[in-house]
Amino acid sequence: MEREMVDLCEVICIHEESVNEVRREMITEDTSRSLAEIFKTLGDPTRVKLLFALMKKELCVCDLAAVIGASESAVSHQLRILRTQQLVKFRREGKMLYYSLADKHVERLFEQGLEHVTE
Amino acid sequence: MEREMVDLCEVICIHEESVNEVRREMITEDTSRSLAEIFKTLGDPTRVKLLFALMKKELCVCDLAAVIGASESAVSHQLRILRTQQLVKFRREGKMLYYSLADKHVERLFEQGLEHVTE
DNA sequence: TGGACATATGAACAATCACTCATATGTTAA
DNA sequence: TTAACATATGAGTGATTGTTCATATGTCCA
Repeated sequence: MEREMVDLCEVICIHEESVNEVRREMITEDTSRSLAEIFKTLGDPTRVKLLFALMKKELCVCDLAAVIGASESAVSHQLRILRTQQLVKFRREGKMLYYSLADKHVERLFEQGLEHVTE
Repeated sequence: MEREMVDLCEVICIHEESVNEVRREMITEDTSRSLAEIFKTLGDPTRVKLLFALMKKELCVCDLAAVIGASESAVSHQLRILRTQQLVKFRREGKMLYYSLADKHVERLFEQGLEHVTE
């Protein structure tokens, strides 16, 4: 099926060598999906603000809501997404959950992202 | 209005000092939006594949469509988004447009992203 | 145990998205 | 100029998203 497609397009405009060359080194379907998922998770202002706040300090849900100016429910929903992507972790202390960054990757991603934004 | 909110929540659960401390160093609304926008742009498998392909080689729309297995129209639409975000550039050669990465930021972002994915 | 509180979760809904299909634009060659 | 082609763009559509509101869970304290 893939072969047919190449052959079909080839007669029109494809540079076969280039296409095959790039195809050989191409990212897998799974990897591109995982990568996109991480970036999509970072692709929302609320989550960006949450992560940025957590870069400074471990905070509970209520604090996070106050810092970024969103409802606690909205924050909780977004934290769930960040947890699912392993971007944040938390520890319980009494009734409260203290959230923090799971690792240093987010900070580096933000640095790179900001470099692009402020270019 | 913000003061009221702090005061209101404070009586319940806020750690005032932490909140104020983090707030003082907080990212601006504009920056968080721009940052989110870049990440959102990277947050789609089709665009990830397009950018990954362009990391290897300059390619025309038709080649890109063949490499990632999408319609030329879909590719064109996604390239427009990448162009808007200044992630790719292009040059015309006859009827064809050759696309390439606008800078090296994307590669570094992908590296960081992959580190997180394959952790 | 029961009530208060911090947080989580589910349903619902408006907004946004990525695709397809049809059509438009811009370039080359006859 | 006209035909052919590479690409771009607009409208339409089903799917996904982020929020709110209502309710559930889990912990502490009286």
